[in-house]
Amino acid sequence: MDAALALFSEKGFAATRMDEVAAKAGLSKGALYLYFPDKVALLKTLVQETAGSVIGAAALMMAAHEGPVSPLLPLILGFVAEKLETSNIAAVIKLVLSEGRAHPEIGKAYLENVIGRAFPLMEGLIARGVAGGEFRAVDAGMVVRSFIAPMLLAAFWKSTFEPLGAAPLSVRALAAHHADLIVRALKP
Amino acid sequence: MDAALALFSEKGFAATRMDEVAAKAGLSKGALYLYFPDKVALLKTLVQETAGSVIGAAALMMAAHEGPVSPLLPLILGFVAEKLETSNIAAVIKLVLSEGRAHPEIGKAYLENVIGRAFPLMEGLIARGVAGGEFRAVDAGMVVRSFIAPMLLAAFWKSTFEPLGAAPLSVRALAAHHADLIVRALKP
DNA sequence: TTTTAGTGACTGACTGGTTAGTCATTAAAA
DNA sequence: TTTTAATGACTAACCAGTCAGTCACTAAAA
Repeated sequence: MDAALALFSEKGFAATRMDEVAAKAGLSKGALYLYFPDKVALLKTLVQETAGSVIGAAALMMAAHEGPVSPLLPLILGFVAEKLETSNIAAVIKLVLSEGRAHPEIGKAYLENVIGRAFPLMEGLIARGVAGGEFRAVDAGMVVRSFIAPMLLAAFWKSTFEPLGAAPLSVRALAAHHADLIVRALKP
Repeated sequence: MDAALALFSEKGFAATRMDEVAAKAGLSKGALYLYFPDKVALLKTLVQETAGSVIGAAALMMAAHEGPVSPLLPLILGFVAEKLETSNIAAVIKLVLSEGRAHPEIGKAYLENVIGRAFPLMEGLIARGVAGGEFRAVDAGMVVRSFIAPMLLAAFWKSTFEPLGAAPLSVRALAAHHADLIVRALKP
């Protein structure tokens, strides 16, 4: 699956040959078909296993938190940034956004299980801050999009532009700087 | 080229058949090869023609502006948001980010001509605001990424998730709301 | 101990369907 | 008539998925 992720992210799903995946994994193509019924199943498994792990941890983080919301925002972005830098989740995000429409089952699953869970949780958090007088009256939905968007940019920077020779981006630094901007912008 | 863009964005470059592009354009495949030497040339032309038009207008906007920077920020985001909503540039962005690594010539051209031009211009703008005492002392590079990222999110929302049934996103509203957040966050 | 039987992960040549790009030919315009 | 535009059948290559067979290893039987 690591081999497949690297190749899918580099060349695109359709342009990646099963022979290549097998070779990179140190197997023959036949052996691949002992573990995955077909090519799409490989993609699907890949996305589901990776996506599931992160959302769970982040949800836990938000649910467990009590008291003022402001200190939680840099923690959330820091957590995501760390995942982006130390795992291959950036490649998975690129894969889902790139191939999600061509493989609706995968795209819809991500929309429902990841975005559909994470966005409402974060919106609730922002709304809590507003209700408690900690934040100005803002549109929680819009704030969540503003809040999370730089992590999307970072994912593509790492998986598309850095391999092309672009200057490396410190995702952690961006996360910290951005969280600070948002917290300031939300002050009453 | 409209036909090609729609299909490349929907199914991915490698999975799109030249016959389909031709059919959608109301031509035969042979006729397509009268205008484009091969499939990659079609993709390349597509990206270059679209990308060039927007960066030029935005650069003009920034270069022409004098006086305080704050009022310019919502104008820039509003301009980009309007392009995202009324043209098919969202699909081009998706295409570049998805296929840029597999076709380095395209990816690098975008990195140099679009990102490499737009980012320094915007950084200069932020730096000007800081120098003039209009903004706090911030990292201009980080601010630019925070500033532009929601437009990237919007591009993928429109080209990947809305076709899968996700709730439509008002890019203009997001742009306005986000510009307001950033301007507030930059206040000394 | 040696032989026989069995297992299952793995291989790689093969097939059938698919598709980028070509080109001889036709149709329309000048 | 000549030139330009367009067609669509064709080819050569490619690749997902298959399957008959290999081989290292285990365990029961002799």
